[in-house]
Amino acid sequence: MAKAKRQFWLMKSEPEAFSIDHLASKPAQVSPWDGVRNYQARNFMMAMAKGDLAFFYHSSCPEPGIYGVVSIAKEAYPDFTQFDKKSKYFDAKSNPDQPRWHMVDVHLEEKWKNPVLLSTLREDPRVAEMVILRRGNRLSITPVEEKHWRAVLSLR
DNA sequence: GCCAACGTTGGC
DNA sequence: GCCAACGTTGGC
Repeated sequence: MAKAKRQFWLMKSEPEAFSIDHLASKPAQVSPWDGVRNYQARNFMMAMAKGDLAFFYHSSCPEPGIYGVVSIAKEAYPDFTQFDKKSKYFDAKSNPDQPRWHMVDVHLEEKWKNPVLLSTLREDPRVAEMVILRRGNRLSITPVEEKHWRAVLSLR
């Protein structure tokens, strides 16, 4: 059985909700990536394999951009916050026998000294086709092509 | 199945 | 705070 090729992703979060520093402060620097409530984003998470790598993107903040790299530490499993009535991610329509929302665990690999800001990405024609840069894109989880992954790394 | 209304996202 | 873009909902 051939080993599946490693996939690359981008995961977006508002730093006020969950930042790369929050992740850095967790035991073993591992945390569930909870609260995804969009089917397309969920489907991408369910396609993730342990060991895949993802950019950690901060949105809705003074300097939106990529702040580091995480790895997938645990593959998709039901997001417990959907059943927690006190959580803002509670979903009354989700059935515990068939959970609607899933999450993965991420492990902090690198927090960059110099983040690659959105303004920088927009100036580089090599990454112009990245999903995150496309007009109107709002998906919180997107796949990243390997050539784009390498281009971003070169901008650190 | 269509589509208007509404809510959310996210850069600026 | 503004507003364009998009996803979801619900009436028909």
